[in-house]
Amino acid sequence: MAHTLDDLAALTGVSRATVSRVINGGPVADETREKVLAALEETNYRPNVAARSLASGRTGVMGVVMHVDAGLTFSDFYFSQLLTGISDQLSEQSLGMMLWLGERNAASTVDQIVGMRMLDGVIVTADTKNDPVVDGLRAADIPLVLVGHRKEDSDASYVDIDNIAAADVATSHLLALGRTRIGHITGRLGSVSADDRVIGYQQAMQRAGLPTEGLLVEGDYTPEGGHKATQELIAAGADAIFASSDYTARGALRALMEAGLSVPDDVALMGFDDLEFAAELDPPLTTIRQNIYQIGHEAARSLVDLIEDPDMSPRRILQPTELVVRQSTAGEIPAYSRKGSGA
Amino acid sequence: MAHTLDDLAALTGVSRATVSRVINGGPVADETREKVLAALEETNYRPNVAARSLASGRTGVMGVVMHVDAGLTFSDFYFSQLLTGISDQLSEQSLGMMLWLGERNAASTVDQIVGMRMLDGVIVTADTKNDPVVDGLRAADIPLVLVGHRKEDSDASYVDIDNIAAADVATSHLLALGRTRIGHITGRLGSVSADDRVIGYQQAMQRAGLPTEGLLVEGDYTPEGGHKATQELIAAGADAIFASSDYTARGALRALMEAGLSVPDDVALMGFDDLEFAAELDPPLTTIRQNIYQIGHEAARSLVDLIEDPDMSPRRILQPTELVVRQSTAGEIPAYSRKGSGA
DNA sequence: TTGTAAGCGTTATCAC
DNA sequence: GTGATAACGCTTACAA
Repeated sequence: MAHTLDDLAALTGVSRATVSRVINGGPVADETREKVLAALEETNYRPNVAARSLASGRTGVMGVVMHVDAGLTFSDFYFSQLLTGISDQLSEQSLGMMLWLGERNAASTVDQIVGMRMLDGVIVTADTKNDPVVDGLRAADIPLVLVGHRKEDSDASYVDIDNIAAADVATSHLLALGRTRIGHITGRLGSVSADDRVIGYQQAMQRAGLPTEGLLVEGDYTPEGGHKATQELIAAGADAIFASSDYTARGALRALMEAGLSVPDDVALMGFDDLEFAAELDPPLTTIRQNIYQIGHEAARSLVDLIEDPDMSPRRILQPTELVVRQSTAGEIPAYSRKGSGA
Repeated sequence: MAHTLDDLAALTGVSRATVSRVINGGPVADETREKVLAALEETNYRPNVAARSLASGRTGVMGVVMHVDAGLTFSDFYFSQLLTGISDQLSEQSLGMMLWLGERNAASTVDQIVGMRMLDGVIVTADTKNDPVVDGLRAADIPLVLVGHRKEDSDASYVDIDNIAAADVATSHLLALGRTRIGHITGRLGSVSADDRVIGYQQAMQRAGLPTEGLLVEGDYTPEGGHKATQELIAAGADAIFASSDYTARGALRALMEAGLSVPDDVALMGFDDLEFAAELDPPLTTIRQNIYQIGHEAARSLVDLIEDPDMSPRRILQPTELVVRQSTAGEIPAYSRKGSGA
């Protein structure tokens, strides 16, 4: 089972170095290569990662660090989608993946990750401002790709969406429907995505010459937060609500129902993410779709490229977002156009 | 930054072996130990995992293999809870964790995991019958703890719940309320948990001398499956429904509402898991609570113990489950007893 | 094209 | 208690 290079060498009658060359693609005679390949296949040989790492400095294992705020349902979804995207891409190249979750002691997290030298590169979520883990990782000299990015990360490699533009599109959609008292329920304060969506919302409102006083309410990406914020917005006389996530919108919808308001007739409502349940709400929820899976996919690809060419200039990718119009803003929609068009 | 044992030896004036002894707890003079410890601290030394692994055969990294059926919302929750439980426990002992997700090519999964010899042990979910990954891992000689277990795994180390007993408790609860036409919506066919819950349901019904013909309907752990199955159960004249998961119950609730049936007056409804939203449904959902986080926690603990003592006899843990009675079966409940009692 | 041999950074087995 | 020294399994010059 646990064959070594020496076993294979003995078996095939060549030297250990030659076997290694066959595996790693060095110059080998065709005949020799074939013979070795056959033995490799037959013995089901797998290189010992530790030994390889010691000798070459490469392990074939990537790290993924995610700050999941425990209890945030939002994270559950984002987390699993992102991870699947990363994992699919890595396993396609038979690369391993090591995972860190949660908000652990920042110093020791970075220490562990960088210190054990077991990782060829790291993907880390960078949405929280003043994040010591991201700072520490960036300071350490290890190939790194961010998912999301803070202002200070604009010189790093990252995969993100344009939150400002997306929020502008969302708000503009509500404006185009003739709404004027458009409220915005923000995401978790201190997160880049939440703050940027506020900026996008404000810039659209400003362009339309509309005030936002009393229409900007803090949320936290949860239905409960959305419920509470919506009660404030109802009192403020909102005729439309742009919620910073579909989860938030779900809570908002409940609050609107309880207040006896009709959606979208009295208040138009939209969310962000296009989570699974968005289309199944009553009424179906207009939202901004972002492809989280794809973000993970791209992040993994970038990381691999970065490792192969460490001198590569930073790669900054903005994944597209898409307005998906459903009945919660547009009212009845003919069946043939009920879904947003594909990206 | 990247100090080696030799650096430290030179720095402190002792031999490399002594530094290693300080780190790993060998016999060292107090004075020497202190001196070395100080240098260790100052240089922020971290051992090279690959080198350590090569020399000792230990890496301090555990593998976690999860078969997440893509698209199953059920999995998202189960998955993240379980993972957090495992991860918390491991990181407490400063052990690393490597993750495999999804249904990849079974042979290559096992090959990779076992072949690269980078893992001290593995935790794998064993709920699907005829699972080649679990079979392969069990056949490979690596410390292994299962989460869930199939019949053939009764000689392995595992952490599970007693699905039969839990389903019996659930069904008995409905029986105690005087219901006689109790339907059961199963989980995904071919999964141990789903099948065992069917057994528990049937044994309770049989004990009560009640028939189950037409009352056992296949589901898949999704709300949609629950919705569809419920329509069948309504047609079959069910006066109570035990759904195999809270997600399923959510779909069932919708179907009951649509049929103009009142819950619990016309049909009593209960789920399984006690997911976050269960208490927030209207009416709040009676369910069987299982502590998935704790299951992960225990699995990690067992694995560590197993690695420390490979001759340990298999450890089989059944985590308790708990009936949580809410209005969906019991109707109005005085506020002071609205929640199930703690375990 | 192939083989020899020198590391990579630890742990562990000896002596002293 | 401590220090040499031989593994561990691989990659990679350097020679042949």
